[in-house]
Amino acid sequence: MTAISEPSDLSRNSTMTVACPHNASISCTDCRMNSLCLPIALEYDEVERLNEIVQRGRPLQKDSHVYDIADEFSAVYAVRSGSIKTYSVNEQGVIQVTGFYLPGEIFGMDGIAHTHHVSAAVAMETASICEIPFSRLEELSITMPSLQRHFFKLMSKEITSDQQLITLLSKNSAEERVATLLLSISARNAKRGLSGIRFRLPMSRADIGNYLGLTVETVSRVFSRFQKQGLLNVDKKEIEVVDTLALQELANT
Amino acid sequence: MTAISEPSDLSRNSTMTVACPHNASISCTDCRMNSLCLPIALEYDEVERLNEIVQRGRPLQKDSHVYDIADEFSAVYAVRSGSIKTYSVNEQGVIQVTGFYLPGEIFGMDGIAHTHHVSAAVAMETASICEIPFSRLEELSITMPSLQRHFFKLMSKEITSDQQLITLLSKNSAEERVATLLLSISARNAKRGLSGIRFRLPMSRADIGNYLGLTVETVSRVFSRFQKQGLLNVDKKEIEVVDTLALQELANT
DNA sequence: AAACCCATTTGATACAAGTCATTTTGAGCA
DNA sequence: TGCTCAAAATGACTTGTATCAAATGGGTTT
Repeated sequence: MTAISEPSDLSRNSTMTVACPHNASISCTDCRMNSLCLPIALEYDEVERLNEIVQRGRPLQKDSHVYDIADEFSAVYAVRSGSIKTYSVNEQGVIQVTGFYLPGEIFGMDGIAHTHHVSAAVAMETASICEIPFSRLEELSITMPSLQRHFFKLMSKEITSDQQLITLLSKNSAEERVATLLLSISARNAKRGLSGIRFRLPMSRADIGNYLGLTVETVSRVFSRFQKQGLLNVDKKEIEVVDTLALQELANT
Repeated sequence: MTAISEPSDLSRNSTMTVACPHNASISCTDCRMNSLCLPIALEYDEVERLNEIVQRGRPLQKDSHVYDIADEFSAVYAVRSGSIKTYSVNEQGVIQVTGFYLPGEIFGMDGIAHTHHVSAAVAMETASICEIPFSRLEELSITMPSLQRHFFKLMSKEITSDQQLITLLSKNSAEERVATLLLSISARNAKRGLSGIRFRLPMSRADIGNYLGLTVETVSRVFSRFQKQGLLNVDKKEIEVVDTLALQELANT
């Protein structure tokens, strides 16, 4: 493990329940992600009620599914540790990676419109997640307007972030797309109290390419070019952002 | 006006309130779109309560805004007649058309996450819309679980349709993108009881190109090619689908 | 430590779509 | 009837990214 590793790997041998993010018994109240996750809009006693419906399972191994396409839809999920990717498969079997989710982020909301999932979610590395049964969430929302509102907002945010991706795919070059993704990961790491400068990408080059509408080769070439231009230091999945400003200018072109 | 005109132009001189889709005083109960729109999931008396909060304005002229970027968010909207396009503008001023909305369809949901709109909506032709104040809708949802559920579903559908567009932009060629859009418009017209074979595109070639991540020239060339190959008859915005099957095969490639 | 696997990188070439320039078409209007 | 203007179509040329092919390198198994 390098110095840029995920926090989830640092406290593995701790005996304190609260300190271990893979621990299944931690409550929403004590979860270190609660400032990023569903509880953010809630009062203390409301968090307690939310906590009661949240189900926490054992950690997921890399490449194992949270849910698969055509599974019955029953819940939405929050990442507690590790990272998740979601993807859809169209009629012709073409896979589209639709999102990368880091601790504190919610996924699985596309299933709400249907009785069954139209996408799949898999762990990109060892991960633990919270499952929030949707029918219970609906009931709770009715007695807790702030939760209903927050959940509306979450879905709306998903819509606007999808639309940003649409613009990225529709209007930007390969370099601009990669720069934008790197800055997004960087910012989300920073939000979680980690470094936005040095971090480990949880996903493969193939995943990045699929997500950004590029081939693996193009993604690899862009990384090499960025390194050559002194914007990044790249060592496989370890990234060090050297020239944030230049990267931002690229992303904003 | 040709034979392929919108129904909104056919009944203009009718004296019956119910028959004129531009008429502002029509209720949800009587609206011919209610089987496609919000009331679909509701009981009769629930539709009445929804009807009470819906505000109907005078018809909008072509190119006039329903809302503009940075306008305060206060409502979501349903198209009653005509057609609406939505677009966003990023920091660099790049415009991305994010959707085309036909009668019975709901738009404006991306504003929920923010206090102000992050996109704009304009009429592509004379249109009338229903405004549904969001705070009233939230209140109503709390006492009407079927409405809450339906609205969750609507937002989730918006997410999945955005993700389909992401796949289209990320994985498909110019011809495949155009074919897919044409079939989408066709299917939505058919759903509204109009012809899925002969119809008028409400949007310009530039709008189509912007939406699909293509230049105007490419869109124009694809239309010409489709015509030459006997898939379509194109006369400016009037479209006749000649070979639906071939078009579907293209879209599903 | 050899053998293998798989992700990643790098290079050479092809092609789909973009860019730039020009023409055609049609609608609105004097 | 002809003028103006914008949308759309067409043609010639360029280019960014895909494709195909091969090399590199790290990790795991035997």
